[in-house]
Amino acid sequence: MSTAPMKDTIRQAAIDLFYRKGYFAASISEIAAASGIRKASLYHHYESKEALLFAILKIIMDDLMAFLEASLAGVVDIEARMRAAVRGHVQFHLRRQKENFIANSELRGLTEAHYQDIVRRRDAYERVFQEIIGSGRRQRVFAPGDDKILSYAILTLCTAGASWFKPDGRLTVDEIAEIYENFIISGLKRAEGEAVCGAAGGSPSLLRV
Amino acid sequence: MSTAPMKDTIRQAAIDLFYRKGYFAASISEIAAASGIRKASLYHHYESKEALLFAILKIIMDDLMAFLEASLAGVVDIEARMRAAVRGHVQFHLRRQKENFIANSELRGLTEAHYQDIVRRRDAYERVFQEIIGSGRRQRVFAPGDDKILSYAILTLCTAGASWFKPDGRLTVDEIAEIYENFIISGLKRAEGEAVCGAAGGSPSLLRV
DNA sequence: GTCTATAGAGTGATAGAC
DNA sequence: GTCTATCACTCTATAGAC
Repeated sequence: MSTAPMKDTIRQAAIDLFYRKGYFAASISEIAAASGIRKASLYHHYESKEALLFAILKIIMDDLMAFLEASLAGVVDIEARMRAAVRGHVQFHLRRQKENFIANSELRGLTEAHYQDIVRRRDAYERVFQEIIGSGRRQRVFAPGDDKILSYAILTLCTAGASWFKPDGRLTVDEIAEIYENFIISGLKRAEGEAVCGAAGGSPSLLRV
Repeated sequence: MSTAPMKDTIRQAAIDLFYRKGYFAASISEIAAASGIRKASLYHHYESKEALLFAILKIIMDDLMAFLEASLAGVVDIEARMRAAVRGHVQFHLRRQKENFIANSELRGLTEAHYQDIVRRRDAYERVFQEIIGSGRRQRVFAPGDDKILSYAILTLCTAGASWFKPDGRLTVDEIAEIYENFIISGLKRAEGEAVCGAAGGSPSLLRV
């Protein structure tokens, strides 16, 4: 073991520590120690702590998009496309748990320029889902709704799985993916006898606002 | 303005800073400055930074549970109960955005004992949703499914709204609540002609694991 | 209840030897 | 490419005057 390039060793150590303690709570010394070197040596591989965070985020966002495109390749039926996209998203998030968690919680650690870079990649990814929802809606396979809000809802739903999933828990990745797939497809269609029902009704007053 | 007790002023300043920068990135000096006092004075009101975080989290969790109970009071029909619970959750999260965001992202800043305390409150809250799902399933109003996973899915879904909602955006709190309500109720029931469909199919290989 | 001053530790990052 | 040593700074928290 440990014949991997030091740059990768450091990245993996950082992924683990950023995941467990958070970006600001994890220190360069800790990351260096977990990589088997002194902190000064770490700066030979990454020019700053922020550069290390950015490297982690860029890789996971690129891999995420590549995985989605591979999951959708050759799938044309609209319901099948949505199922494939959801399944791909869930699988990727459950298997690269730590990095995905960081990508969803540590964007505040980035410089403005790097932040914009990552957000652009995330937007491009979300757009794929919005396009599937939109064309499903136009084909009348899905009920009317707001593409953006539904895409956020679907993505967060699946992403959240990554935060409680335990690899040796009672459900496998594929079982979880299937539960989500069915829930989402049912949600996008309209349940039998569904009224568009004016909701509201009185809401209790908010305490301590 | 500013006739409120200093303890509350500090808590509000901390909520704002923990939300914008994160618990570890926000400093006691900044919180004190935003409260109009020096940092040493802050320790007269809270014995540590962690105590301040815990105070924020305890209040928001208690208010959250109280709001859910008020939302469900007197509602008996199972679908109506789920709608009321979802609507209450969305309303509360959209109106107390910052504190709820902190409650969902800064639990790592707590001591072990305080962490357990907050998690217990969160579990009790989730259990209310699980009971609604479970009895809906037994009444055959909802399709078969895993109560816990579905409750996590529903809660995260709605909670996520709090992270992108803009009070002066194009949708109101009630419109968003209604979109989520419909999506969730449809998801819990089963869309017409829904097969329980063996999912899977080949999945592309994961890059760089 | 707020202040000034400071203790004591840890931070990200750099210099320069090997 | 890794090391030791250190800089300059910030952090949480405390002591004690007013």
